[in-house]
Amino acid sequence: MGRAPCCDKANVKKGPWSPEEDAKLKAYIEEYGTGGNWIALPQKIGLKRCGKSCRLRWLNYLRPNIKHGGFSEEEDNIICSLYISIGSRWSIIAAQLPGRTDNDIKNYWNTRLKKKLLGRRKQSNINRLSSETSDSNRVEESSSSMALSQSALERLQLHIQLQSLQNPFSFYNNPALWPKLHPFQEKMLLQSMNESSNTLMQQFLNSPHGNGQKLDIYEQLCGSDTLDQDYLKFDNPKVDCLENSLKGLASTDSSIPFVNGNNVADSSMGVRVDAVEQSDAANQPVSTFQPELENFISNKTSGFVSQQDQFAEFDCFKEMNASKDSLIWWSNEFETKSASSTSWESTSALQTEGMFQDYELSYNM
DNA sequence: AATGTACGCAACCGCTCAGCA
DNA sequence: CTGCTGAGCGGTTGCGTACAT
Repeated sequence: MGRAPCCDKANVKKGPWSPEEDAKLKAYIEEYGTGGNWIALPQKIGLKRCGKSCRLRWLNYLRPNIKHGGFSEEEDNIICSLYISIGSRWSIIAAQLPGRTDNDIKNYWNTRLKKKLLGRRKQSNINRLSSETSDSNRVEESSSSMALSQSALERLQLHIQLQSLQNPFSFYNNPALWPKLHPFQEKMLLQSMNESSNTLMQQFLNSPHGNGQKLDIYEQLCGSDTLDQDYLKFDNPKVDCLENSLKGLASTDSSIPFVNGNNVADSSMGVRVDAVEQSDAANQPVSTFQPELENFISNKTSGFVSQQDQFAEFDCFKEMNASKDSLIWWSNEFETKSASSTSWESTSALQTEGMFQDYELSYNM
């Protein structure tokens, strides 16, 4: 049994609002307010609109002091950093940008900002993948799993880019500082949407040591120009490290299909099982960035270093120590706030200001 | 000039959550 | 405690417009 509709769909007008409808709605709300009941409102003023539609129209368009378009550089920065920190929680992001609506920010992000920062390559990959995948079940499965991983990867990529902008000499811009596994891992990050590379990764993991097969697959994945034979020497413990690292990375990314099979990564890799489990029965994507960032910090960057040495190993995280703390704090703060209130409008200016000081320290572009 | 394609934005849909009886 | 209802949210869709061929 489905849920009862909020209004009589047959007698409700849909589509763009006319100036007359706008005027009616605006005049009424400005004089009487919403009355706390959006559903009843259209009937009161003789509008053949759904209450939800009225609410949306008011909030996104008619409300006083609404700004449209013309996003400033500062607003871009705020949106980017908050997206990285908390994901697509547009209402929370909108609450930090006076005059902006969640819808506006969401559209702006999807149509411009994301492209500006990430480019279009990945999107075209996704489209290609979707069109090439004929099996409908596979499409459904891959798209649902990608919903999480794409968001995570986007945020990860943005995080890297912001870090690069903040400090051009930092880890990410300095190949000399990269761990040995970086070409492989980076390749996987960039190509994790690509089925063929997933297959190759699976083949790599399944192939036996020492017969050259691993070498071939590695070459296909990374290209011979990046090949470091030292990784793949028979009995070289680095091969195991490579495998473990691959498994660890894969296990945190549901877009890599073999994670869901029997070839599950060693639990000692610290996989994000908890976060996945927290994703509720309705398949809500995991939207908190903190576990992903933590995982990235503790797993995805790990090459040949022990867990305890990982932070020390990467300059970027030395630089970022404060940032990371801020992010964790931010994330917790957001969780608390969003749990107790649907809006941050009640947040004191002082607190907000303090938070942005923190945040600006971390991500000033 | 005509047609096709890409893009941006407004609006809708369906879900979850919170408040209330 | 439970079920119902409305509010709010994020994802998606559809349409108008700009741009390319």
